[in-house]
Amino acid sequence: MRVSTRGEYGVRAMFDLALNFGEGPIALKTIAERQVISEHYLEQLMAALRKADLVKSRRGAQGGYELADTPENISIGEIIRVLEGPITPLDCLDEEKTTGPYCGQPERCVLRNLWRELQDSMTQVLDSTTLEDLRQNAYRLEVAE
Amino acid sequence: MRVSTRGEYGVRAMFDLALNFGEGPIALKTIAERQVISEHYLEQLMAALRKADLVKSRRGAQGGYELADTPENISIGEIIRVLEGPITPLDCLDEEKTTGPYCGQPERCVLRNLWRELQDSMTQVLDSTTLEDLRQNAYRLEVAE
DNA sequence: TTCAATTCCTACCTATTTAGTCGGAAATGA
DNA sequence: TCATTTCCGACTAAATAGGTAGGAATTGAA
Repeated sequence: MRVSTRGEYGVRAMFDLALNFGEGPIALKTIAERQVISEHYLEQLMAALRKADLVKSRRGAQGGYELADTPENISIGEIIRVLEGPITPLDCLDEEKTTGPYCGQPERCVLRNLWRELQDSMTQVLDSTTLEDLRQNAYRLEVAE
Repeated sequence: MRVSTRGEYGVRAMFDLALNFGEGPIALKTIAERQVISEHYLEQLMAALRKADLVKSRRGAQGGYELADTPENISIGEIIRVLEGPITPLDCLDEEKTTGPYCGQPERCVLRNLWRELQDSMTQVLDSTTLEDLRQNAYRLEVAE
């Protein structure tokens, strides 16, 4: 039931980009240093995020990464899915046809419903939270202190 | 974000015991066959559940396993914790002292709050569902069909 | 009293996933 | 032209997942 470092680092990096949104591209090295993440490892994660169009990059001097959209249009769920695959407690939940015929095994369905409920509660949190939400919370914490 | 087979099989086995609660000990072999789980592997899981006092066992002929308490007193969360460890998306959520001093890093807190919310939504589902709930749902599905 | 059934225990094993590292090619602004 | 920076493919060590193997101890019943 854990998020791997891919997901955790990825969210941290994207959050870092959200805090610096609108200031042009940020170098990988800068993010890696601020977030204390191995540069080479983070590079792999950014590659995945770029291919998924969540960030855009510029090569060469003064290059770097920036969000491909505004922070309120990027949810944590999207980031996690890109880096960790589908958000589901059991693989079978993804392929199942809810419209399929009755399986004749009420026990199986009962357990499926349980895992489905768990999945729903997880996606509810992750899909409803955006980078903008996090950014605002960070701001609130800063002024409160 | 997955439940491993330990958790999945464990819940299946406990659910099986719940459906047969009150009928004396059920042999591991029987459960393994009904649930299509490797007998030796399930044995390991039952050992953990026994040490955690979620099931009790009887050795020898006519022996087997049965729930250590009534189905309504055993939650899915308990089963998962025994077999998979703490329910938490990030290990750090467990050790953290919420009462500790302000960490001076509002960003970190923001992300922690996110993971905490995710954790809460997961434990809410798993701790509020008992084996008795599942048993009743199975019964409903059976008569509905 | 024997025996088949059954749990209990320790150790071992293999494949996959995780969390990286390494080295260099390609692009780009100054 | 050159320092900076992304891009790319391959490699690797450690941990975790998902089991197997073999036998000792216990118990109800014939």
